[in-house]
Amino acid sequence: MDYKDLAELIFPEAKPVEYYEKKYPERNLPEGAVVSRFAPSPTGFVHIGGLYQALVARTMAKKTGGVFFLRIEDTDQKREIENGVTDIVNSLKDFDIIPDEGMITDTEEVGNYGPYKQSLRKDIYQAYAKHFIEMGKAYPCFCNADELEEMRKKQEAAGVRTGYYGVWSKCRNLSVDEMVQRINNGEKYIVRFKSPGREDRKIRHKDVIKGNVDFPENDQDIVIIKADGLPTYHFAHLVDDHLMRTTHVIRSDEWLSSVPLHLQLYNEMGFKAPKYAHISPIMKNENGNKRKLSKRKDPEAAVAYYEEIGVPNEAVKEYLLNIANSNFELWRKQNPDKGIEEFDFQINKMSVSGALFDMVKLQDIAKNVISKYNAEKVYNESLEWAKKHDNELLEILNDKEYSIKVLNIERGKTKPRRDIAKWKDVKDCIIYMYDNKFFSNNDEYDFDKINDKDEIKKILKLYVSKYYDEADDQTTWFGKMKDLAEELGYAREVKEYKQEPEKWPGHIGDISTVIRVAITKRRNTPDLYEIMHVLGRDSVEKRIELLINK
RNA sequence: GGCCCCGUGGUCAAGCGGUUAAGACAUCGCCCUUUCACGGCGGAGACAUGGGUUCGAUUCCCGUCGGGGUCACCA
Repeated sequence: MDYKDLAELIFPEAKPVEYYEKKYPERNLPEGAVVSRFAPSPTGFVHIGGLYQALVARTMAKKTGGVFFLRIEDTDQKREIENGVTDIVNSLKDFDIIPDEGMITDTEEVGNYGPYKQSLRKDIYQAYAKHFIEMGKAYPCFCNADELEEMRKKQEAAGVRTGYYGVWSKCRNLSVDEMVQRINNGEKYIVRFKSPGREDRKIRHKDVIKGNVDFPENDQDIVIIKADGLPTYHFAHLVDDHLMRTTHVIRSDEWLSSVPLHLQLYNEMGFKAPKYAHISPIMKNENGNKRKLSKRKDPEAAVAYYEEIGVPNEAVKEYLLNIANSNFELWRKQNPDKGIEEFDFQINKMSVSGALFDMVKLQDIAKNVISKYNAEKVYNESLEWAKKHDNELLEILNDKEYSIKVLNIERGKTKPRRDIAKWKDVKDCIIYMYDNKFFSNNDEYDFDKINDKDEIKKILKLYVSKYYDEADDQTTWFGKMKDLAEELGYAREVKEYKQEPEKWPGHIGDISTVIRVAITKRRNTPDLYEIMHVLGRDSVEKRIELLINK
């Protein structure tokens, strides 16, 4: 009996690896083309860090004329969730990250290098595992969980490294005959890689992002095929990224320490290893400590969260790009109207350490993004958001023509208004512009300096009776506000007032504040003149009279 | 604990042997013919630490401290 017989006994059905090598040939792509992928578990949940990786991978492939594909890593069947794949596909699509190949729903896929779902690739993994066994580089291991646990305890007690390696790898030195016999006896087993590594030797890995990293060689006989016949991540990565002809494995930082193992696996199988780019995670500050954004604790970890609060996807992408390549910000300033795909992204310029997630910065970027939209677009986006998340907003947006006028206040100019960071903010920004809401809400009038009721009434009465004329242009209107102030004994100019404050009870600004609050119930609003015009004469007069008669 | 990575203002970050140590967000003040926003000007605010190497270290080396990752039949 030799390894070939052993392999045959374990995987009698497996095809020769040559079959797969031929079926999935080298890709015919231009020099330097990057083949990258996003490879999540089918949980349906897309983490902001996952989106970040996908964005980088997609960008690199596009930029080099390569291929970006979506592979589903479902070898751990405990993680499976219904419609998980479709949810992931849709989340990515929201951000315009559309794979060239791979899964497009839970059951469908496109591309010639599939299946793109690992659970459907069992035969392929087994063929390569068989090949490994034939070469004497993998073997069946009969140790059960209890034995492994006991071994670990001994190792801990002895103060040595834990794991299945060297003298601790009991099954690696079993004779082929014994292995065959135990299998024939019906003993349970899994398949392990027979590592040729030695811990006292170093290897150097050149990471695309992290640069040179030195490690001890891997000497662990890791499991490659589990009891359920499916591969572990490490083995699936080896087989899949080889067969799918991946050139760049762009993945999360947490895999960095597996690189020695992965390189060894590629080497022993005789495959050319891909390039690795390990992306630092996006962190959060908690009590002065950094930690990864957590799916359970941090709502902002979920990509879906940004849709819920209505941050435009564009803004999220810009923020991420900004973290990835800090020169993006400068480029954006110089090229305010270009699409982000025109930015010359450099993967090797990515930061080596993890950035703290900054919601304030994200919102600043979102404000910029939204300030460039015209009123029509703001209207449409808000409407779409309101349909899903806010009935009251939906109700007020029902009057489209009027709403667009409202949203157009101080918009579309060279210095557009920049006050909306997310669609969730829209309602609060505009609701007072709607009479039915204005007259029914219970907001208090919060006057500022002038808060004497009689004085307020006096100001308002004089304004409507003598100065308010809807037909006035802005200059005339403003002139009249000054006249009003003067007639009431207030300073015409703020400057004048500041020079001799004791001379007047207040100034033009105080008067206009009264009118502003009367009309909007707010102290801070966009340009009052524009507001009054959008509101129209009837509404303005009604609002003022309401106070006069109070 | 072993192994690996990282450490420039509150945050994201340029700089990589000689710089007044950029810029953005946040913050504060002033100005911008009424508020807010926008815009302009200005302020405050940083090279974790101790040793080397060097004429000279934020930049190079070592230690310390701090932070992060990883050590599964999970990915």
